[in-house]
Amino acid sequence: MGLDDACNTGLVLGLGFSSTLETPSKANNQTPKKSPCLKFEQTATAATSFEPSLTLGLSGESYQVTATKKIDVNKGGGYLHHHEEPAAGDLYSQASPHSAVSSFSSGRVKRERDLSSEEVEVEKNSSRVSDEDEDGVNARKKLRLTKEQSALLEESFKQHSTLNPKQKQALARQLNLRPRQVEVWFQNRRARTKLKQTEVDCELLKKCCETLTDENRRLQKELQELKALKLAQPFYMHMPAATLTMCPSCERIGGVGDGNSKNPFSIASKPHFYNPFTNPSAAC
DNA sequence: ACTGTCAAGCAGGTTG
DNA sequence: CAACCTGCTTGACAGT
Repeated sequence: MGLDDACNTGLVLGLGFSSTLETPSKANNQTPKKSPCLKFEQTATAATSFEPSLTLGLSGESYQVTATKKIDVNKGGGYLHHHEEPAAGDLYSQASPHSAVSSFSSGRVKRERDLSSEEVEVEKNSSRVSDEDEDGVNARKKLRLTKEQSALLEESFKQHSTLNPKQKQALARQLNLRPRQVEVWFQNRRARTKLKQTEVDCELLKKCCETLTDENRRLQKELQELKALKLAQPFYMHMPAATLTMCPSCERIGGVGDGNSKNPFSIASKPHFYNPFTNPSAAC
C-alpha cells in the first residue's frame, strides 16, 4: 500500500490543489484562454486516435419532428424551434431515410447581434429558420444530433478541443449545422470533459486522504511507542525529544541532519518532520 | 413520476 | 469592443 500506489498521479495535495493535465493536442489549436479555475482535459480520449466507436451516449435514433411551435415567454426574444428538412446527400439523409432533424432559432435577438455576418449567412443556408413551419404549426423540438454528426464532432474534438472560426465554419458546413450549434456542442463537450475529470480527481483525492489518515494513525502510534520507550529507558531522558527520529520503514531510532554519522543516536540540528509527499517512502 | 442527458440560453469574465 | 470562454441554468426528450 502506500502513497505511491494511491497518489502517484502528479497531483499535489496541499492547502491548494493543483492539477495541470494538458492536452497534447493543444499545439495545433487555438490557444485557450486562461481560466481562474482548474483546466482539465480528458487526456485519455484526447490522446487516442479516433475510432469509429461513439463515446457519447446517443439513442441513435432519428426523429420525425412534429410540427409544433411555441414561444418561451421566460426567455427574452422568444424561443422558437423549427422543423428542418434534410438536405439532399447530407448527413441527415444518410442517417436514416426517416430522419428529420429539428433546429432551433432560439435567442434570435441576442444571437444575431453576436454572430458575424458570415455566420448569419451560413445559418440561413444550413438551417431553415422561420417563424413557422410549412404546416404553419408551432414547433418546439429538441435537436438531437445524428450518430454521424456526433461521431464527426467527437473526432474533431479529439483533434482539438476548441475551434477557430474557420474550423467551426468548415465543420458546420460538413455537418449541415449552424456554426453556433457546432460552437455550443464544443462548449458543452468541454464542460462534460471537465466534469468527468473533476470526478476522477475527486476520487484520487479521497484515496490520498484515506492513505494520509492511515499514515497519520500509524505515526501517532509510533509516537506513543516512542514516548513509552523514553520512559522505560533512562538513556533517552537526557536527550531532547525533538532530536530523535525514527525511520518509519526500518523502525530504528536515529538522528537527522547527520547522514554520515555512524552513531544512530546523534543530535539533530533541527526538528525533523515526516512529509509523505516529499518523502513518500520515508527514504531509508 | 422521476431522473439523467444534452442542446441551448444567459451572465459575466478574459483577451487581443 | 467583438469574440470567445466558463459556469450555471433551462427545457425537451428518453429511459426507468
